[in-house]
Amino acid sequence: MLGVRTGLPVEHCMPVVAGEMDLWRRACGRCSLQRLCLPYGLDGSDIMRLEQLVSIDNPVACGHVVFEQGDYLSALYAVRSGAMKSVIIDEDGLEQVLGFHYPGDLLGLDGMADRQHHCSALALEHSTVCRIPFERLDALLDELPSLRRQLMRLMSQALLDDEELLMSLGRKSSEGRIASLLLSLSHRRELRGLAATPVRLAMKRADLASFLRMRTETISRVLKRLQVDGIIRLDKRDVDIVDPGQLRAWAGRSAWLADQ
Amino acid sequence: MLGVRTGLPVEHCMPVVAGEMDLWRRACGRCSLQRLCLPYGLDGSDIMRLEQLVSIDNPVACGHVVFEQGDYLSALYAVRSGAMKSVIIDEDGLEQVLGFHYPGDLLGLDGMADRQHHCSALALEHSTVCRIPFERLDALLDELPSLRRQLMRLMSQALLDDEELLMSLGRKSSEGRIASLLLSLSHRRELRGLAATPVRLAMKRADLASFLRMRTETISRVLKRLQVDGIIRLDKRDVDIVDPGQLRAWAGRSAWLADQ
DNA sequence: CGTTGTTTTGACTTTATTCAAGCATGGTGG
DNA sequence: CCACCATGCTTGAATAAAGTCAAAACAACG
Repeated sequence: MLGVRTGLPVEHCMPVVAGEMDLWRRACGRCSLQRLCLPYGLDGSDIMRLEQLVSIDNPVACGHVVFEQGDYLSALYAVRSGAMKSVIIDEDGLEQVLGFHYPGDLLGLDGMADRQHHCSALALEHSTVCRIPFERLDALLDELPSLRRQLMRLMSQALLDDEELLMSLGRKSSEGRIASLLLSLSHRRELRGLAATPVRLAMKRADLASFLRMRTETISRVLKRLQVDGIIRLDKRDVDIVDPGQLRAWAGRSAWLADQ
Repeated sequence: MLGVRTGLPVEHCMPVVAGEMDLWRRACGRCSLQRLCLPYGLDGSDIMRLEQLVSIDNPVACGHVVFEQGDYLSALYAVRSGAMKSVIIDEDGLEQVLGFHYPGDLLGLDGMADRQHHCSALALEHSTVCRIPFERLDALLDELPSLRRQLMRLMSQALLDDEELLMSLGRKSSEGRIASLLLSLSHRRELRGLAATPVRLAMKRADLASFLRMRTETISRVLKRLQVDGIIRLDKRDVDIVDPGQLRAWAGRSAWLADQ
C-alpha cells in the first residue's frame, strides 16, 4: 500500500509494513528499521508508547524540505524511505552539504540545544519521514529509560560519524575521499539489508563535491580514474564496486605523511 | 589552595573554589564553570546528587593522557583547568587532531554508543579534570530530568560544533581556517570570562596543522601573513588579535564560489 | 524537439605541499 | 655556567595536486 503510494522502487520501501488500514500510529513496532532507529532496545509496551507520538508525514518530493535552517525545532524526523541531504546556507548564500541520510537516520539532533534547526533537510528523491514531536518525546524520555538510552546512543553515534568524516577529509587525497564515501554508502546499504554493491548516488555531483570539499569537475575526473583502473563501474549515478579491496586501499591510504 | 597545588597561572584556575578542605565532593555547586558544564540548569539538591559522583582526578602533566582510544569507557571527563586535545591514531600510526578542549568541556561523549573511547584525550599543558563515572551517571540521568536535558543539550552542542568545523574546513582558504580557529579560541575565552584578545596557543604548530588539515609550514606562513597585514601580533605562542574585524572578514570569506 | 540542468572534458592557473636547510629555544649533563 | 642536543618553528625554491574557466556533450522534461 505505502509502497504503491510512494511509487518507489522496492529498495526504497524498506520500512513498509503491509496489512491494516491505520498502521500510521503503530509503525515503529513493525518497522524493519527498528534496530537503526529510536525503537531499538525498547520492549513491546514501550514501543507502543513511542508509536503514539510518531506520525508519518506526507511524502516529500525531490528537492523539497522537511525543515529549514532557522526553523523552530518542533519535532525530530526519521527518514523512512528515500534519501535526504542536510545543508547549511552561509551568509553569502553558499550551500554546504553536511551529510546524506538514509532510512532509519534521525534528523534534527543538532538543534536540540537551542530548539532551533541549524541546517535544512531536503529530499534527494521522493521520500517519506516519520515526525516525532519534540515536546512529547522530551516528556517520554523521562519515563522510558531505554528510550533515553537509545537516543543518547544515536547522538553519540552521530558524533562518531562526524569524527570519521573529519578523519577522511583530513587525511585523504581526492581519490581517497571518494573511495571512503562509496564504501560508506555501500556499508549503509548492508546495514539496511541490501546488497553492498550497486550503489545508487541519489545526489548530484555538485552535492558530492560540496560534501567532500572538492569541485564537481574533480569528482568527475576521480570517478573516471577509478573506473579506468577497474575499481568501479560507473553508469550515470549507479556505481558498481568491482574491486572493494582496492577501494578500501585507496580509502585507507593517507595522502600525507605524519609530521609529529 | 588548588591554585597553589596546580601551580598554574591565574587564568587556568577558573574552577577553583577557595576555602574548605574537602571541597572535592562539593565542587560542582561552586564551580565557576557550571553554566558550561553538566550542572547547568540543576537546582541545589540535584547538584548535590551530581557532586556525589564527580571526583577530581590527579593533575595531568603536559603530554599525558586522560583516556586512550580503545579504552573501555568507564567515565566521562570534564576539563577543569588547563587545555587538552583529542586525537585519533589511524592504522598507519598517524595522528589526527579532532579538537581542542578547555575548562568546562566534556570529554568522551563519542564513546557512549558502544562504551568505548574512540579517541585519546591528552593534556597540552598541566591540567586537571573531573571524573564522572559513567554507570552512576547513567543511573542518575533517569532520576534527574534536568540533568538528562543538560547532557543532551551538551551532546547536541557538540554536534553543532562539529558542523561548524566542517563548514570552515569546507569553504575557507588557509588564512580563513586559521582566522576561524583564532576567533573560536578567542570566543571560548570570553565564554569563560576572560579577555578576548591575547590568545595563548597551548598546542604546537603540528597540532594546529593536523586539526586544520594543513602542514606546519603553511601554518607558519599564514600566521606570518596575518601579522604582516597587521591583523594579529604574534609572539611565539601568544597571539594578540589586533584587528578582529578583518579577522572575521577572513573567516567569513569563502575561498570558493558557489556551484550552481 | 527544443530548453534546461547536469556532467564531462580540456587547457591553464593557483595554491598548498614537498623537500631541504637554517634558526630559536629549552633542558641536560659535563 | 656553558656547550650540546633535541625539539619546535621558520624560510625558500621547486613541484604536484586540485581549482578555474570555457565549452561541449549528454540527459531529462515538458
